[in-house]
Amino acid sequence: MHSNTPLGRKVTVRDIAAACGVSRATVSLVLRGSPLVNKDTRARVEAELRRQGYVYNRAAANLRRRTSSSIALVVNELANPFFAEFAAGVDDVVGEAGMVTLLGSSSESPQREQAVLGSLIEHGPGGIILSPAEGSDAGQVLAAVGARTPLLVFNRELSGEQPEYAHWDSLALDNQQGAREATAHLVAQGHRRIAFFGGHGGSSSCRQRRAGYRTAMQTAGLEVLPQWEVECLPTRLDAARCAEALFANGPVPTAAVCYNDAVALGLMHGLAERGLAPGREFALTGFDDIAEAALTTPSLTTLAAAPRARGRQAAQMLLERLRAPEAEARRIVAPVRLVIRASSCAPLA
Amino acid sequence: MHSNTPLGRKVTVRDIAAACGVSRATVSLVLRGSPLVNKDTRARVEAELRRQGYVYNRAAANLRRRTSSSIALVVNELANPFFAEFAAGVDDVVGEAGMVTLLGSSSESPQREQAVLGSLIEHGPGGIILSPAEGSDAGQVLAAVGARTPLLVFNRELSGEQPEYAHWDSLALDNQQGAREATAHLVAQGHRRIAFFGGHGGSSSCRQRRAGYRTAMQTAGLEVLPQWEVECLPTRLDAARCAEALFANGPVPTAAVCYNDAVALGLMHGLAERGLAPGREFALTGFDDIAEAALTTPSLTTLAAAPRARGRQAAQMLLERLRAPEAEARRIVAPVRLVIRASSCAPLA
DNA sequence: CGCTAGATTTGGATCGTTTTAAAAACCAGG
DNA sequence: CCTGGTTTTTAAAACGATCCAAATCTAGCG
Repeated sequence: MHSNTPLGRKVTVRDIAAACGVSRATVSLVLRGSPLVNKDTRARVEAELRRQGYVYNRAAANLRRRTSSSIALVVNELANPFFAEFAAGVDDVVGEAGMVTLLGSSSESPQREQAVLGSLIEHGPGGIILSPAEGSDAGQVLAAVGARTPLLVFNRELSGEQPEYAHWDSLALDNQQGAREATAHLVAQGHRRIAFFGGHGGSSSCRQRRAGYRTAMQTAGLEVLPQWEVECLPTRLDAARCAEALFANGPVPTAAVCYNDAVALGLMHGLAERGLAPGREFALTGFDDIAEAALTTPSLTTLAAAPRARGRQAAQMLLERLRAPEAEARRIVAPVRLVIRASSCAPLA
Repeated sequence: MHSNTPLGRKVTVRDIAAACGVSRATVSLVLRGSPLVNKDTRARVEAELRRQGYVYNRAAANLRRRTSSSIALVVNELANPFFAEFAAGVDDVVGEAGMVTLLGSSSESPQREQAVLGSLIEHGPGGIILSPAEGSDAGQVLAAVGARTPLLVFNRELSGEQPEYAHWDSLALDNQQGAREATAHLVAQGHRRIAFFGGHGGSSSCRQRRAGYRTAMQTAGLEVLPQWEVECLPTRLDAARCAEALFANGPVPTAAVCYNDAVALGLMHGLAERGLAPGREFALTGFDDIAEAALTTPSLTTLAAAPRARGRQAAQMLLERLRAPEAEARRIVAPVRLVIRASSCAPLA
């Protein structure tokens, strides 16, 4: 393969052209498979390309053609399996399109998000997929991204005023409908006192899920007591810690709709520590359907968001946008699917 | 901020220069903070940069300077939390260095790995971090990467002949030592009949862990029966399925060193189904220390590999290599830490 | 053999930035 | 006003690939 350039300079179209006795333009035509070039010439050039171990310099080509061959992905926390799956989905589609993913992580901090966006944008991505950090401001983000790079916002809403002129695509989960279904399912199981457990009012997804819960309760003619809406960090540890808040005072719930799976698993742990058997003496549901949900005991009833599929979808939307820059902005809300497992038992009494 | 370029062309140093009545060279000097330029001129230019919403074109700069501002990361499966953490660590350090991460995923297929490497290399990364797919061949990888881009291999060894001229850095986990410690710990707890459970002989990490297990058994003067080395896919499901193989014939083990945490959790499940209480009637250890390990019941004794720290380390190693391209190749084996929890109980009798 | 249509090939400018060597501007001292 | 030494500024040539218009080549035809 790549022969005798162990230390020499990088091999360019110029070298190939010289070796073949043709012009750089011809080599360029061969590279992009133009039908203009003669069969023999093409063969000769291709052989030489292999012989010298030529590697295409996409940056140079992009510069000249004023195109891009990358998509930037900025995610609030890559280590979170949900976003890792999402990123994997994005990268699948981006890769299939012959482009490359530029990765950035904001660690849930709007400041870092700004810095990361600024750095990525200098590399001239064709578009940006952003899963905003909590509290990330629309104006700031748009200023960093600029007007010429299409933006797709995933999962959360940007806070702050939404400048009317700026239009970006968005892909979100149907949080409200999901929480509504989970609540309705628990109601159907016979529960009357149902709590909403976990999450943080600052995040749009939590507000939406809580809204879905309330709607469903109202539809069922059930009351929501204030002490049934417990806030906690969206981590297992904090959820376990906050479990007792559910039983502090007043009529105790027999079931809970949890903000997400991590919280639900934490709550299970907390319940077990209080001597309450989750899935038998207390029913609960999660949100996300992480890998673990099917494997815990009891297995967890939850809402599948299919993060990998969402990643693929987000990338596809952005690629379509690149093809039609002037098309109307799209706001897609992806449905979630209720997966019924063992944790959402009927009440004992 | 960026004012009146809603549809116009991209703004370049040329535009700034024209607006300020200076040459492009001067603007360039301002951009990179050269001390050569006069205070007033600098201020004037910087104001104009802001006014026009200039964004630096790093690709063009890299072309001219023959430098790179990116690191490619190719991982066998991003959706795996271990690698997601690793990727997050890499991106942290890469970002701190003002560079950007190019992401690629091989989905554990050497063919896709080749394709991904080929695509990434065209974008001219300064270096590549590769966690090889199983069965990925050294010669092929080196051909794809080329001789001029430093390579760091993480976690697994490349199979096939190792060309002597090619030297790359590597960062691996101390699989052997880890398995040895886990085994020794079980021995110290009083176990005599200890199995090695799960994993697949094709992977170098499995072979190494098994070797550590054997060494420790030998050191303790204990025998290893062939039916105590059970192979299975490194997934929970398959591990649960294979649990019974441990009890098929001959003297049954009272403890098992598992290939990794997923396998250990699967085995727990399988044991429970046979009516054996893991952590009381049967002891076991894992490997990786995934988030779940601390939260299952019983909590899992395991070897912490600190994937995020490994990611940071890998990126640091590669950045150092960029600074000293001619330095001797480094092979670092990172220690793992035994985390003792409830699953590694003493034997009953 | 001249001429033309069609097939191939090519010189040179260009993308946006950096660099180098040299020009210009400035300043103080004579 | 000139000289020599600092600062500042700049023209023009890169980097590697592409594109356009124009040049060259080929074969066919009268």
